[in-house]
Amino acid sequence: MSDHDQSPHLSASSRNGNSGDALPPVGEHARQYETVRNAHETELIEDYVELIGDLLQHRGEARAADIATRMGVSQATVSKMIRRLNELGLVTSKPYRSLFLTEEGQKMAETSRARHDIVLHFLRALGVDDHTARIDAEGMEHHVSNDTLAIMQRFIDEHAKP
Amino acid sequence: MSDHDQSPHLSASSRNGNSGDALPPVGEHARQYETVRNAHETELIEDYVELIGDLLQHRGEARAADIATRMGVSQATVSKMIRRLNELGLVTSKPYRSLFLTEEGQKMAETSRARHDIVLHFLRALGVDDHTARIDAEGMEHHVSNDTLAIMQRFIDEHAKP
DNA sequence: TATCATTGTTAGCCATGGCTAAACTATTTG
DNA sequence: CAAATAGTTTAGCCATGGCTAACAATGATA
Repeated sequence: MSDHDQSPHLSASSRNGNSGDALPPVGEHARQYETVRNAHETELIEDYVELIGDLLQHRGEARAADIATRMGVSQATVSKMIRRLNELGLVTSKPYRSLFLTEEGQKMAETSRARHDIVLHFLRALGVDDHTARIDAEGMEHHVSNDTLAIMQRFIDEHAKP
Repeated sequence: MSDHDQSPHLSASSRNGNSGDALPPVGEHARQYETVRNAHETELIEDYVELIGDLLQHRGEARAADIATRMGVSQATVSKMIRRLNELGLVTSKPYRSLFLTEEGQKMAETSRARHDIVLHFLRALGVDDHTARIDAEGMEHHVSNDTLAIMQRFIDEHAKP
């Protein structure tokens, strides 16, 4: 046994005392981890799509070599990944040609970019220096819910320079 | 070619206009992604260690079955993972017995817990509801730098109920 | 045009982190 | 104490996301 109590007492949170918030109820706890695992499955995909969108926008084309350099991985890895993106219907690609995003890919790129921007601007508004903000935003963006994102946006608006 | 310009112009940021922050310089961009990849390698480990620490503290013991239930994965997965934690010198375990953390494991558990708590309390202080805050914190905690963490802590202090 | 550097692809390797099924140990209970 | 149940481990499968090395296509340039 040992875990079939359902931890009924998670009430007294919200204290900052940093001490021991009780363990969340089992089911909820499991769902938290599951959410993170799911995010991991999509986040690389989103990163690629977002980067491809950025390259298309800022450079007019997205070549595998550029992606490899910017992501810091080998071309082989990128090539493999592009096949997956293709199968997922996110990009179209003729061999040895620049990539393009499908409609769905574009939607994903926009969404990702928007999330990314909000998180980045939020961190800067919070007082985080630009360099750190960029790094943290890259990691955080896939784990921020829409609710939190909305709150971040509000925070940015309130703290924006006039 | 196509990417050997080093994007010298990232200066004009900080505007919230949400439009197109130019691409970061290649090297820096690659380092951002690398940081995220590295974080991914450690984050599962940290989650396990943190959870084991929590179970030890709140339950007095950490059994594989509990971990499996709370993480929402199979016991086999946990068993395999425990072997890794063992090899990494983070836990000690005699077969078919409860786990314990090594000194190093305890240090990691404490650090992880502290990060987690700061992120969680920060989100709540920001106005995110408890349930969402828990989920987001679980995903975010591994991607928040010490600098940002310090700023979050300051924010919490400033917004704490008296 | 022939050559060569750049770029892209393929094949095949590895580690990680899931899973199920089966085997084994420990504990509880009849 | 034997049998049943609960918990743990092992074996072996799969997908993902890295890598290197070898090969193929493209496109510039001599």
